[in-house]
Amino acid sequence: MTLGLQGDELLPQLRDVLLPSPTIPTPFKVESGGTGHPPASCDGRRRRRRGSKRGRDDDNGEQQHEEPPRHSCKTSRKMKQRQKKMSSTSSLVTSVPDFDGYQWRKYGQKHIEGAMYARSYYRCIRSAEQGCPAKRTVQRNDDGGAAPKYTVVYMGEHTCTANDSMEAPVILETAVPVTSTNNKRPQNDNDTSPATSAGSYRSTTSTSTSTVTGIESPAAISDITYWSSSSASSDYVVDVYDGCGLFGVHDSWAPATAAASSLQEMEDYFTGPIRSPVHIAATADGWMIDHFLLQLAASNDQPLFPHFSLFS
DNA sequence: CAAATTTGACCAGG
DNA sequence: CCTGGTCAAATTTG
Repeated sequence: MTLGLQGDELLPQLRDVLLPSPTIPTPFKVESGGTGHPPASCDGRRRRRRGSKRGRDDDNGEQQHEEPPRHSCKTSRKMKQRQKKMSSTSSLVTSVPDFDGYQWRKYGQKHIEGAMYARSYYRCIRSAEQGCPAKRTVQRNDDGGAAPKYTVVYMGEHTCTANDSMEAPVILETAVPVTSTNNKRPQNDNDTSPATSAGSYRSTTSTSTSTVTGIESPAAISDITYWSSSSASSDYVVDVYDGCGLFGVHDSWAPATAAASSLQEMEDYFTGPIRSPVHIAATADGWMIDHFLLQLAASNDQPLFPHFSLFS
């Protein structure tokens, strides 16, 4: 309601701040469009005969037999042309991989060699209709801590147009402390895939993480606070980015390759007593907000924030 | 019932 | 050959 309005116009900018926009100049990769848009897909791909999964294990001795030829059309091998290097990539470490304002569809999961948890592969939910090349991978870090961290790698830029009003993420301002006791990890910790993201109303396993610890740095938050609660301005991005991009060695946040110490600091900041408003992204329809508030209300007996009211 | 996820197969690069 | 990334049928979820 009162929140969605500004959020709409701030959306693009907001995204830039909250997530590692692919447009950010990053140290790695550069390549001119390079891969551009490889041939969408060659339907001549392999024709797997099972592709099943759970509940279908009776199927034994599959490789014993003469497996059907791996590639039916050997001539079209190169058509595959996997786009390894996307036009841009960026990564960050966050405890809330879902809150990035975009909608993703999981298309695969893979156990990575030295990693303890599997890596999940997502692509923009509109990659099909609009051919949006944006992708991301989410992998839970190997920290046994109470607050699981995820390394999120974004690849490619979003070329899609999110015309759905419901997808506009909004930053909320709250003044509620998030104590470490209440700060439980998102549902099942052995699950490595945070499933769908923010805008997804589907949110299968109620993935809407209970953690509110954001990925924003205190500094960034301040900035966000400013323009999110007041009328929009166009300078904020500059302030936050300051030309360094989110991954610069700024005093702000240093995701990905950041030193463990800073991450720890961030963690403490968010799990400790509140010192400044915490912001969370939410969809315009407010489901996330709802969730968030409910949790806080349930765990704390603190007065609810005066800054906004509950939807529904 | 449609949409999203699961999960092993497939495949290309190193 | 090994490993990571993608595909797509089956299955789950709302």
